[in-house]
Amino acid sequence: MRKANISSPEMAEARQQGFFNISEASKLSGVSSKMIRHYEQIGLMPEANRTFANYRIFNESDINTLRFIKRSRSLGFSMKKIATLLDLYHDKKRPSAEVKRLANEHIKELEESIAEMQEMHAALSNLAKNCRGDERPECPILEGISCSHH
Amino acid sequence: MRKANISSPEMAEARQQGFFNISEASKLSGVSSKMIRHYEQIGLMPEANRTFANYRIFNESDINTLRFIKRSRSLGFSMKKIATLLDLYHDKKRPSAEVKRLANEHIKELEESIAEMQEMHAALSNLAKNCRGDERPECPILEGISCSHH
DNA sequence: ATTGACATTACCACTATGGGAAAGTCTAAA
DNA sequence: TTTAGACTTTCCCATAGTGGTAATGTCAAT
Repeated sequence: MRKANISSPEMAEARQQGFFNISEASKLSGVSSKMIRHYEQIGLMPEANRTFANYRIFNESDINTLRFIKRSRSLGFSMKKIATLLDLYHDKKRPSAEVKRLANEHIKELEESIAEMQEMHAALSNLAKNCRGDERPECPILEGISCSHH
Repeated sequence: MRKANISSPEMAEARQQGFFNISEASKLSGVSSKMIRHYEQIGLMPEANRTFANYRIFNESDINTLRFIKRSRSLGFSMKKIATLLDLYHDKKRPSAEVKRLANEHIKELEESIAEMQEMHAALSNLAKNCRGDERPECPILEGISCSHH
């Protein structure tokens, strides 16, 4: 798209000023390069600065944001909630009540998903425990799934 | 696309022969019309018979298949596993061991998901329990997410 | 100057479900 | 019989989060 308007490498220079390229940022944050770009695209990350050659460069603060996203994901937060969490994180005058409300909402969703999966687990275990699991075709699992006594 | 080659309604006729149109099939099976078409498209359902006007018609056996899919979904099985389950269901010489293996595999996956979500739940609850949730900005939740002591 | 490792964008894929538009069909009432 | 409203068809798009690939350009080191 855009030709570099200086021909000498400038990534080295950026690095000396404390910047990282995308694969360094990836290693430091644990977020894949692919996802870093994606997070920028959906507005979760600010648009990264670029070298003249159009390479993204990241600073410490960007790395922290990526780590924040990474940890939020590992807690199961959706991207939308993470966007809100990041806004709250950057707002030094936030009321902690808002963060807590968001967290509690997510905790509730986790509980609902867990309960749902536990129901599935119980129902299926129940069907499976009576299945002999041999070479014969009789199968309480299939009967349980197909018959209407559900 | 195709013009009906008889002009009188024939859905009524089909109904008298024990067939259902898609919305009847939907009501009887609990699967949305949209998903019935989708299941047919991905090969989970056999291609439905059609009236001359190109409307799908379903018989009792189709309804049973739809219910089978519906119940399998409610147990959390993926479409791929459901396809296999359906094959086994229709194979009257299946070894029940195969069904049981599939079920146990899914049970294991459920257990893994549940464990994962329980970890999220525990970690987040832990962070949330120390958050006062008032108008002040101090927030152990945000600190926990942003700080590296993870 | 060349080469291999990396960056960029622009696509497509997945899972399962739903929404909507445009065109055609059915059913019931006027 | 005509007409209105409900329904059907196909086709495309969207969701959430992640990954893959391909074409093109750049960096780093030989």
